[in-house]
Amino acid sequence: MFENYNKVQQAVLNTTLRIIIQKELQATSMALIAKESGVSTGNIYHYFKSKEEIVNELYTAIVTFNGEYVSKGLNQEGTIQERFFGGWERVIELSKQYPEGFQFIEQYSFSPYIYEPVKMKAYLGGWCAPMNLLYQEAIDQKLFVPMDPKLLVQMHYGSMVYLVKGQLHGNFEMGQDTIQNAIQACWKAVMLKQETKVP
Amino acid sequence: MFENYNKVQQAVLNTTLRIIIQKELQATSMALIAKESGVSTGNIYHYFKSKEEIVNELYTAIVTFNGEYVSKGLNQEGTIQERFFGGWERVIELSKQYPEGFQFIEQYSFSPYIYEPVKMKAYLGGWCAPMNLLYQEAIDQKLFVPMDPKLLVQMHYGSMVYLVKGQLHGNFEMGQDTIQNAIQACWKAVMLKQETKVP
DNA sequence: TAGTATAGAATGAACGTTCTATCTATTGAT
DNA sequence: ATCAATAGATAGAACGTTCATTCTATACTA
Repeated sequence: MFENYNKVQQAVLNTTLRIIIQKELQATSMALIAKESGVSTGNIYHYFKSKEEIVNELYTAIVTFNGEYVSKGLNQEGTIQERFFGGWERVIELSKQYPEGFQFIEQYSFSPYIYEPVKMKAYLGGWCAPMNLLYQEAIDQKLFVPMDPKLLVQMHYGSMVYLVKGQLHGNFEMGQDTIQNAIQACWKAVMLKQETKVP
Repeated sequence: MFENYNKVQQAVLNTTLRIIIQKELQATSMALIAKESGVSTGNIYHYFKSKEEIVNELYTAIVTFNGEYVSKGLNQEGTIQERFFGGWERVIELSKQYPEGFQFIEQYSFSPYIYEPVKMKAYLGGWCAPMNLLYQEAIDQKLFVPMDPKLLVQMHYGSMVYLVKGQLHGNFEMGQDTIQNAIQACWKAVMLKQETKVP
């Protein structure tokens, strides 16, 4: 997940992520990060300017990673429907493969602790933009209802996030077919005319 | 919002909510709460056992309030479709009327800082249960797709939350007709057969 | 022999909480 | 009606701890 960083930085970032998810930012002290990562506080400050910088770096790294991960499902060749399903499947897959990163972004994307420019850059560099384009394309082809694509993508992303949240909390199980049905429901929500069966 | 509390408690709860939204839990110190609420630290501890208790009390109070607010839209007489629209309209209305409370619950419902029993009680006492019942009813009547109603409600709630988030962040505007279209999309997503125009 | 990497103690500020003192309101006996 | 007496409400200083960060010393590497 943090391939662009050296060993020490990776240890710090991984540990910080784990502690923040387990115990809240509020309870994530430098001393604890040092102890659990096996890197002394002095050395942490050799590689990071401050605690804030660690958390913001973490945010940037995860968003970038997530963006690349989801885009692999989105940018494949195929019909709009195939790319639609491919994209959202990757979002779910991401949340299962990297639940801590997923949760972290979800929890802190609206936190004042993350610098505004970092959030801005994350939004533009992530997978939202390509997904918006796909929706726009579908709208142009009179396949989707004529609404703001940003709004539709946002709604569907919310559905996915809350599906994952519900599952993480043990409210329900989520097998492969449930996921397909869920994405299918999203597809139906925005389709203009009813036809085309799911693949 | 905090009618069941005395003046001092109300001042503390309101102030705490505002600061947490503005500056993060992490930066919400007792000294700051005292200063901004006009209640001395000594007196705060006369009414609350600890900082954790304040935040958890805040959580409980807001969830209860939200539950009652949304239920007013849900429990009215009418067809399933009318109650469906009525319920989700209230969710959006709530988020516009009390954005701080809405954001707070949204941000901290998965935080380890909120005690597990508090979250549990909140889930049962809120509006999720009645909404689940409505969906179950619709499924029984072969009006909705035969999926777990908890899952469907969770998805739709996610859509609403992210609509609100997108709007709060200024990604798009959300007029009355946009809201109707959004809820309509949710309705279409789970409907079994295509008919019945929106009211 | 530089220069970088690492460790851990030291530092001063800020934190949550407690302590002590003062103020206010209520009670009940005269 | 007046005045002690008592209990609760309020304020703010004090306390001990923990925090993020810095400093200093030592180890490693080239």
